[in-house]
Amino acid sequence: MLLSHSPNQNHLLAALPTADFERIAAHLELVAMPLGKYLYEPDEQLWHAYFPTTAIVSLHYVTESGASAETAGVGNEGVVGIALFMGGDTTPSSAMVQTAGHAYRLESSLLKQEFNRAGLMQSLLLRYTQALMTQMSLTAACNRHHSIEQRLCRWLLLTLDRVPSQELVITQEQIAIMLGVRREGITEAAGNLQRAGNIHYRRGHITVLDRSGLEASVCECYGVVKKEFDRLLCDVQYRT
Amino acid sequence: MLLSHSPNQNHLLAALPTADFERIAAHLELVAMPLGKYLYEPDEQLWHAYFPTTAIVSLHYVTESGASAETAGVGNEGVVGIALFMGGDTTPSSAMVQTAGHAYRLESSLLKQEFNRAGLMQSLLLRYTQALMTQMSLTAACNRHHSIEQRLCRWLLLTLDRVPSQELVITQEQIAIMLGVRREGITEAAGNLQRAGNIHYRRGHITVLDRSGLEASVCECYGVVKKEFDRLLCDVQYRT
DNA sequence: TTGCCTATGTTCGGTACCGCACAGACATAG
DNA sequence: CTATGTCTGTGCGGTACCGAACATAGGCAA
Repeated sequence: MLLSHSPNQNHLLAALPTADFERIAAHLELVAMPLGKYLYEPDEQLWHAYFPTTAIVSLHYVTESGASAETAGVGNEGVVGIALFMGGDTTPSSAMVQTAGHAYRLESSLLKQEFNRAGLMQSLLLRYTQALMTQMSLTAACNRHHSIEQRLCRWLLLTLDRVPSQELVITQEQIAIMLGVRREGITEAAGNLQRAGNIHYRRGHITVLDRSGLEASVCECYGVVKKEFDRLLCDVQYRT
Repeated sequence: MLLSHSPNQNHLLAALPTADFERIAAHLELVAMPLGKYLYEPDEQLWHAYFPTTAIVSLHYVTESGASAETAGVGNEGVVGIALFMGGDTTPSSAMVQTAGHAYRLESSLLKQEFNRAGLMQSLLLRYTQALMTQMSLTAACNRHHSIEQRLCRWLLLTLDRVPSQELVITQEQIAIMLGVRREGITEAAGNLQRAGNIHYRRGHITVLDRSGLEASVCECYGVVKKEFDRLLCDVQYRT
């Protein structure tokens, strides 16, 4: 956080060829992403796409009764605002900052313009979108068939992959909202993981002590999603 | 079924400008889609995109333990094989024919070629893909928060919107697989709907007697998905 | 018709999770 | 240092759904 910022901390931006990157570089605006901030709400017009560097954003749907469930997370591997280049401009879902940090944002018209050049940027964005769809599909299946503890492990590992440290700043309540369960369910599952020595919990902070322990408890969904992200976005050349 | 076939029965194909359509028309191949046929299995290379006319295809994920859950359905409003133009070529999900019928298929290279012309075809496919993502998101949330009966109603209504008749040819067992629940759960939920006079069940055939009754029992997810499909694909001009 | 397979209905015990209520423990502001 | 609000732990009854086992009945084939 205290280090200097660079668009290259976002994998998509880092994967752009120099010429493409320089065209948009001057328009990339570093913005702080405070915990809980909504980047967009249902059916609300988007004005920017956000390329997270240290922040993590949760894409989720809130039901009429107020219950919610995360459908996918976006960190430094991706971009928030898919709907801009897909052509819909809005979505019925919400995007909320789940881990505070920073992102570079780009005005929607510039993103669309760059997408329509049909160059590597377009290809990257489309492949990323497909990876995002995989995450959504897997989440749907995971929500049906796997236990809270398994889903908690999946969530922790996916989040851990997006931050540099072993510590996540988040309350059990917030995790419960993401997973669409009661807070007490998280208390119990996290308690099990803590007793097993895999994590350490402290009032809004989780430290992962033994990553392999989580990997032993997690359902297949984590591995499938991770593998798919690697597959779809692996063969890119990073600048710098 | 007995009537003559036309690519225009598929909404995406019907929405293409004449010039675009004529370029691919000769390459569109009518294929029968028998119940239970797998169009692709996990990580298997796709060779064709399928534009259903009377068939309905279920996109779903099968877990390692053999449990499965539908993430989205594709009927005459869409196309199976998104991964071809998104750039991933394969997905970890499966696509299986859920309602027998027909589809027009197009060789993958031709689809990619047409997509890369960056004309209306591209725009249509991208908007359709976004609608599909909405369906996946909603399914994830719906799986967490809504009852089997609500989800059954959602599934029935979405399927009904894709067929001309009021009768669906499907067993409770198959519906259970789609929704990712036990067959007994469907027996009970369908029994309730039958007692309420909304549907009539007969060994592999469901007839919807009172659509408004289903709409009264369904969760919001149906309406949100439907509205989003309408919004994203409404402003197209249909040929013929 | 008869026989057989498959689809549907029903029951039973078990469990994962929910909703609610409340107690304690930590962390920060004053 | 104390007060206050937030976060976490725990217990309770209730329920939706699961897994398995089995009964019944519809529809097709011979």
